[in-house]
Amino acid sequence: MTRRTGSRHAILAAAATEFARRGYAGANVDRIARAARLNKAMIYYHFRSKAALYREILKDMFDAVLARVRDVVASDAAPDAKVRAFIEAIAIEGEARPHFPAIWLREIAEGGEHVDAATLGYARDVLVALGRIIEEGRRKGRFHSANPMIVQAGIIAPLMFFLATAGVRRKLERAGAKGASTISQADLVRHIQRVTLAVLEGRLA
Amino acid sequence: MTRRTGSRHAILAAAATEFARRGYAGANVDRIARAARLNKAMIYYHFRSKAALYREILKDMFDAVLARVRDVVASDAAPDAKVRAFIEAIAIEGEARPHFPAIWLREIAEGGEHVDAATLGYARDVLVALGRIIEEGRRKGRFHSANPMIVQAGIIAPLMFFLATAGVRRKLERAGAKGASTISQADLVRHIQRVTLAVLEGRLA
DNA sequence: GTCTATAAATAGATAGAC
DNA sequence: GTCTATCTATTTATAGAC
Repeated sequence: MTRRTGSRHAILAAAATEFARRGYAGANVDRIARAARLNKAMIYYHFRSKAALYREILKDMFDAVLARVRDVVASDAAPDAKVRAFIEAIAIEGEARPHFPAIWLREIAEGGEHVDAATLGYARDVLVALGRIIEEGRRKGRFHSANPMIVQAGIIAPLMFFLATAGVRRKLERAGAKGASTISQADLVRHIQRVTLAVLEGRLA
Repeated sequence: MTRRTGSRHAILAAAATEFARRGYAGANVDRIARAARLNKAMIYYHFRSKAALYREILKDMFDAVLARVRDVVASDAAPDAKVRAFIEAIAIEGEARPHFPAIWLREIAEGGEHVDAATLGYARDVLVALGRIIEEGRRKGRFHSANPMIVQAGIIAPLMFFLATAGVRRKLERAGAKGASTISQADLVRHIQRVTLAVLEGRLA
């Protein structure tokens, strides 16, 4: 646990915003520096490169999610409570970091080629955790067996989609799409919890 | 309907791939030219700028989706069939254009500031179309009233997520996440149709 | 319509003073 | 730790020949 300087922290915060807004390639080191009320040289003093700075932010993001998700898996709650908690864990971390959803969506879009081993490892671990919860529920006779990938797509995708579009939804509303901005995050989380459990418990008819 | 030259078409195809892979900022005009077996100058002969080329691709993408979605709304099918068809329309266009999902996800991630009026208009029109289907179902006593935004998030987000990650899922499988690549697109479409209808018909609780 | 330069701007990264 | 100045590479965009 090395002592964090104020400047290092300011850079990380500014960089997260910049990467979320413009993506890795579109992010500009100079703009990050100015947003952090510093200069480019300070960024290269604290971080090896633009790429290293980006990886640092990804790591912080996914570490937080994984820690929460693993606590959920390890807890002794009932399977349905674990599913609810899994969904909430992701929503909470996504809400705590305004840049989180956009960066995650971009990483997904990156798809095939570019994703590095570390990021891939995080994605796998989150998926594996969900798989364990489902499998435990199945052993206890509460859940049908289900493909974790398909269940996860119904959780993470809508959550990130929703969180990343808070700004656009307000614009949409003004452009004539009624109801685009009237849902709260809590409403969405509850909705996803209900739907996911209905799927897992085989209550869809 | 102006006559399309082969080179113009080749550029559009190469550009779609490049934008999908690297995003707008990460895309490189020279690389697009080489992929199209042409040179940069030809791109600027056919298109005003990199930005104009990108907008052209977005337009083609969203026009195709909107045309299909509007046909669905205008048809005289039953509400539940319209919902199924709406979901399929998006899946079909997403499948027909391999670059489509990644670009759409990135546009979502772009979120607040950068989205131009045209793209916003498309997003609105798709949402309005879904809203009409839901409202019709409600009038006919088949659906509960529901927020189109929340329903749409459960359709488009998982679909794009799934389609955009075909490559990653294979890698995930090798990295130890069982079942990551064993779902077919048809399976997912059916799953989303079932879930969406269960939500709209109030069969969850 | 297609090409080969090349201009002009942008942006990642570093040197070196304080 | 922090700054200014600068190097260097990349890249959008254009000029002009064929």
